[in-house]
Amino acid sequence: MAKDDRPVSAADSAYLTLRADILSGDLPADERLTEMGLADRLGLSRTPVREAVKRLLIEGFLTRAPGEGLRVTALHADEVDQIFRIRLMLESYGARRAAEFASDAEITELFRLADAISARVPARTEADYDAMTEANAAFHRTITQAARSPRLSSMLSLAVNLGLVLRTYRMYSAQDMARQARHHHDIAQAIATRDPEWAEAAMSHHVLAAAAIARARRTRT
Amino acid sequence: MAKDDRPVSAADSAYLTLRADILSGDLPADERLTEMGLADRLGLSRTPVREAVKRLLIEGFLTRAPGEGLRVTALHADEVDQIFRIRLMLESYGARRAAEFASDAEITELFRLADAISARVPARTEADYDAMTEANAAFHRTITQAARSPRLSSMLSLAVNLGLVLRTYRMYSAQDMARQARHHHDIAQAIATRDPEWAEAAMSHHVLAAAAIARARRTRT
DNA sequence: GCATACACTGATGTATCCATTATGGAAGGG
DNA sequence: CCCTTCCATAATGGATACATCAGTGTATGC
Repeated sequence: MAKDDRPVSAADSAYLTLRADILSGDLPADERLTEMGLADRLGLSRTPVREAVKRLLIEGFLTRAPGEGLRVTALHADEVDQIFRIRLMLESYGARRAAEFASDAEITELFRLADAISARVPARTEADYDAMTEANAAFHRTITQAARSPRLSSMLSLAVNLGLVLRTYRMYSAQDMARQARHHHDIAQAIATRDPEWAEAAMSHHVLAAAAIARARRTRT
Repeated sequence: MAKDDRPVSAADSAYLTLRADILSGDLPADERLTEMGLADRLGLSRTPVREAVKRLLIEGFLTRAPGEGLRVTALHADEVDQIFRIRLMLESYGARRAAEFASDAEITELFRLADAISARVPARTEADYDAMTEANAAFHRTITQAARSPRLSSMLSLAVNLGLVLRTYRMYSAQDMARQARHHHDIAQAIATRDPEWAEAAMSHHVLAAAAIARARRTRT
């Protein structure tokens, strides 16, 4: 799949569509799914759908249990905490490594993206939200790449994908948005200074704040 | 696939066989592979092989680059360190959670497995090595399960699979084996005591020691 | 009336076929 | 002599057809 998530194959598009449908709640967690049904829904044959389903199973978005069939995984509160905890560990470590290995071009890019995010705060239009989400993803992706560890990258993308449920800025208050946006500048600065400790701490701080927002939202509802 | 890694489908067996061939060096890293070629080699059609290859690509055992074709991923020294580092984070956290959530049955099982491993030290026969490897895998798997986080489990199994290259006890000296075996008792004790800090530290210690052995082997050769 | 066995239905797993794309080589022109 | 372009071939992605397995329901026998 292309790095920018533009689907280039039917299997990719099936994967992205299904994931989006799961995250949006379009595919409810209590529904029993079949590969054939999904293939019909997407207008594809079973082959690419099977690939997508397999990947979603590996990533934990779907569950296949004997006697239960194929279902969307129900995310319990504790699981959400676990996902953030894992993301915390991996992403903080990634920031630490980025401070050691980032190229000048990557650092420039980080500042540019941090600015792009801040420019949209507070978001008002759909376009604002989309731009923020996109720039935010690019920011974190750039750091991960700068960490120079393919394994870390793939593990992180897994963890982050899982956390997608919670990463929509639409749930953020203006205050939350402003704070998270500021963090990006801090992180970029820490990496630019080549200070691994600082970068790690800044990223920890950032992720934990996001986790707190998610938790608050959960307990509120 | 069955939890005990017994293949129940052709796709599973293709996955396990290919992974074993990669780890054993039977499929060298500089060779150019094709799905058809692998299918012939395994006596299967392309379909299950395709699934296996896709999974191995996701897990990082294989690489598919434009202009390069399909190849076994070459593990560089630094990458090995990265894998251990990731495993360190995840597995230590798993041990911490296990200390909080393990059932009495699981704790009993941990002690049993720790004994089973120690009983084979120092390993002399192939059967000894196999039994140790199996018991060791079961030990870590039990802890992961006790951590009560499906996400952590799946991420860890990925990291551990990647580390498989280095986990063969055949490379361990008698001294190394004895030390690693003792660690298992320590870890089990820490979890039984319900002390998360201790469990985490014990596991960190254990993984770092394993990493050191792997590193020593690398620099020696 | 209950239990067991058999059959039917539907879902997943596997194989083969077809289409599209990419790659390597050869030939021709600059 | 090297570079470029086009063609042939092979590899991958997608579709469909087929087999196998599991689950469920019904019927029959005890």
